[in-house]
Amino acid sequence: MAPYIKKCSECGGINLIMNKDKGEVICRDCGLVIEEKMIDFSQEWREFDHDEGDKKRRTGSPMTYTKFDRGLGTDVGQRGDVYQLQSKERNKYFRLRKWQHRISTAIERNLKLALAELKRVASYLKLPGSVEEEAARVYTMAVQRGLVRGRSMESVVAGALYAACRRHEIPRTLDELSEASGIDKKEIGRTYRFITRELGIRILPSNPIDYIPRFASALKLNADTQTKAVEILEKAQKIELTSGRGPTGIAAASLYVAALINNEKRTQREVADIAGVTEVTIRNRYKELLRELDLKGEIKKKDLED
DNA sequence: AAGACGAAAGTGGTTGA
DNA sequence: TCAACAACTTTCGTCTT
Repeated sequence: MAPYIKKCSECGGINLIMNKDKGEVICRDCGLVIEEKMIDFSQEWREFDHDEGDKKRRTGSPMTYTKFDRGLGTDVGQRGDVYQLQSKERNKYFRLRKWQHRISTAIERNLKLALAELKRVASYLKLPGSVEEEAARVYTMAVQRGLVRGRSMESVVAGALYAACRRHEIPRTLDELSEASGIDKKEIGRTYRFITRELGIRILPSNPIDYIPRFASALKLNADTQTKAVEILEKAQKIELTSGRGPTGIAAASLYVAALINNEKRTQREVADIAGVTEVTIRNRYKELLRELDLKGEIKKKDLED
């Protein structure tokens, strides 16, 4: 694979780090999240000589859950070949095609629609292909188990995507999913919990640190601040300050503190809006952080330097 | 005037009897 | 199934810059 060389659009730095798992490319100098999409890690198709060809060649396109038949479908006589046949034979083909259309079961048709919707939402949120794939897998399983009955297709799609994001440790908030899919936040949460329970999908509680790069970038905070925020978070986690609290609130508070320490002050309102929590929550978390981690000194120190 | 702070009441979800 | 409970939100008044 060619080395990844690109300049940061914000500061022109070339010190970029790529996080494949999260599908993010981050500028080390200014903290900007430059790309939030993933490279296609599917197959290597090229062959350079006969031996390699034998080793690499496989049949068909990669199997994928993002196509309703996992990319393995066969269609009857789609091509022009049909027209070379005698009229009798031709009719036979037309009938076959008609039947094929008819026997696409309700499940398949539902899947087709749902996966189109899934693709739409995933691309709106700029989610990497791996997450989309995972979500499609979850959705397919849900359909097979009849879990969609009584729920709207869209909400199950959103729930599946939410679960997939969590599993890949690139959490999106329920608010973001809600905005992208047009489904009520509560509804997504409900179906999410329902399908993960029914399918026995184990989801680790989301880690506040996973939110930091995105929030920091949205707030245009530099990399130092971002690093500082992660540092604070790690300390906070050591003394169990984070358990039981909403991860977004904690992430937001540590970013707020980190920004204060680095003289990059953002208002509580700004941070709160990005993180999708209220100022009050930030204040509460922030107070706890100051009390438990004696960061007061650090803030004071910075103030004195001015 | 805007931002930060804190109190009080309300909401939705979890838990344990 | 219901009540207690913790986390979070909304709202609003007060203080600070």
